[in-house]
Amino acid sequence: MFEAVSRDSIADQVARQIRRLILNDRVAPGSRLPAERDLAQRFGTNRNTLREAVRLLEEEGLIRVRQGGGMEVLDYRRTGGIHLISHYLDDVEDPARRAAFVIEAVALRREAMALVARLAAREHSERDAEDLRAAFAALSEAVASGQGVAAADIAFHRCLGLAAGRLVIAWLVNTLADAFERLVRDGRLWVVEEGYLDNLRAVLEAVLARDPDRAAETVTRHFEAADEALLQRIESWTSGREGDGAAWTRGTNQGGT
Amino acid sequence: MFEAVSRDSIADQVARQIRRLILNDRVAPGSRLPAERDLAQRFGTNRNTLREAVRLLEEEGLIRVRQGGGMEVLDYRRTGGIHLISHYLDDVEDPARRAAFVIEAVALRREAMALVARLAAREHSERDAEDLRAAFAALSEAVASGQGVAAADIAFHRCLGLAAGRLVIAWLVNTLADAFERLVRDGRLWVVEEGYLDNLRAVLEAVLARDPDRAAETVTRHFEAADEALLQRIESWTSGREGDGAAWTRGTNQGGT
DNA sequence: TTTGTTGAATGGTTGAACCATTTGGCAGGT
DNA sequence: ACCTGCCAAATGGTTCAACCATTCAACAAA
Repeated sequence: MFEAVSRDSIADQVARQIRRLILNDRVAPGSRLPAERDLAQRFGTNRNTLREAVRLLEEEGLIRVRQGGGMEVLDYRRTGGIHLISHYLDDVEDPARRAAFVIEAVALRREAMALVARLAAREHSERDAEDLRAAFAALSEAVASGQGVAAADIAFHRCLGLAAGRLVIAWLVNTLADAFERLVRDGRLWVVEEGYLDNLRAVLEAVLARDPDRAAETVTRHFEAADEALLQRIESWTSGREGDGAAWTRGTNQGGT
Repeated sequence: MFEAVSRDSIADQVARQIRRLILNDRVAPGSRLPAERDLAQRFGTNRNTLREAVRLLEEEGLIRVRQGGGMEVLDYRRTGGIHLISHYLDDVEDPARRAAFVIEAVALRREAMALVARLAAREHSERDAEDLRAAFAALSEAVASGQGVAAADIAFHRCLGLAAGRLVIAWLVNTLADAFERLVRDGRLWVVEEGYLDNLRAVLEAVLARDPDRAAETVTRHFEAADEALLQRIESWTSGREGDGAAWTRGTNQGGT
């Protein structure tokens, strides 16, 4: 019913503002950001806090910082990492670009989760099996009560990632899950296909039966249906009702001092 | 011949030390790190610099920071993102775990690049085609001269990622490329399979011919051969010559004050 | 033209102070 | 014995004011 409030730190807010400038192509790659002292003043904060924001942007591969040489904006297409996926969903403003990106993201998720399911079927331990059963049970309950379905869905997929028994796979699933968690937040974009629970039950059973091919197949079938439903929803938002598009555009901003 | 020296900032060095504690399981998930003031003193630095390090670790999903509530170590298996892949290769110390992880990583690379090649074959623009040709030419030259082969190889694959025409794919390739770039650095782990250049030429031609299936197939063939050669190399390092294992263990550390 | 010098701009680091939140203990009431 | 409310310590968040190290461009000297 209720959900925790979030308080973004000043550094996070500053980082987001600069990140948006970059991801929305409002600053050209190769150009330089104003000096730290200057930027801190413009944002109404101090250098140390600003530098925390700069650190984040540097780690994200959006800018390059050289002592004495200023801060250069990089071309995020060439230097960005996959973890930008979650920020992109929050920070890109053009609805068309956002829609196109969601389509890309679900396609990647489909391919990745097929691989994950195949590995999970082959590699899962008895402990993983229990976790998966528990996650599915929680999901069923969520569907029955109609509350927290999205969260339970993502938790189930995270569990599948762990069951694959490989660190890189678990991390890949985490990255994708984080991204879709943001997309789902506030019910901005969450649809359930016809026969959703049955599809996921088929996945669970294939994995538990240690049948890699069937696991991959069932996951693919699930996501093909889910993605189709999702894309229809996007279609109706981007073409049809303009007024309803508000849910599609970000709402929150930095809180005042 | 020569390569640029790197000067890690203090914050980077601090972050790495803490990251190593976590990734090598020397601090338990759920435990708390010492207070910022305390940590800063132990590292012989100040709070502001330490906080930059903390920011990085937080963004990497390794710790959780709450005002007034201390810094909690998270379970990196459950909260880490895929970008940790490059840090892991640098920071994990147990040779067995490192070897196992490399095997995981190359398997993921193989699957991912097959998808990338398929998309690149379908989606690449004329501009992408030119870039790919140029990248392959540079690679051929590097092979001929025997210098900078690893860098040219990675550049070629990055180029392939851009040719797929999807941001999320380019980012995925970037993340993988960053990781393998670190692995290759200082020649720590770089092998070329029999018929390397021919294999990649086959990839290039399949992509340019807009033949997705053949592109995926040739990429898979290339990596199967390359990975086999790589794994043999790892085998010989981990089992056979112990003395030579030095190249397999990290060498650099934080520089003195 | 090339090379060396120098000073301004800019990021890197430091120390101290104060604000905001969390946490746990303590006093009082029930 | 248990709950409630309050307070103080611990701890992260923010700010300010310096000073150090590197880069870069302008300029002088060879």
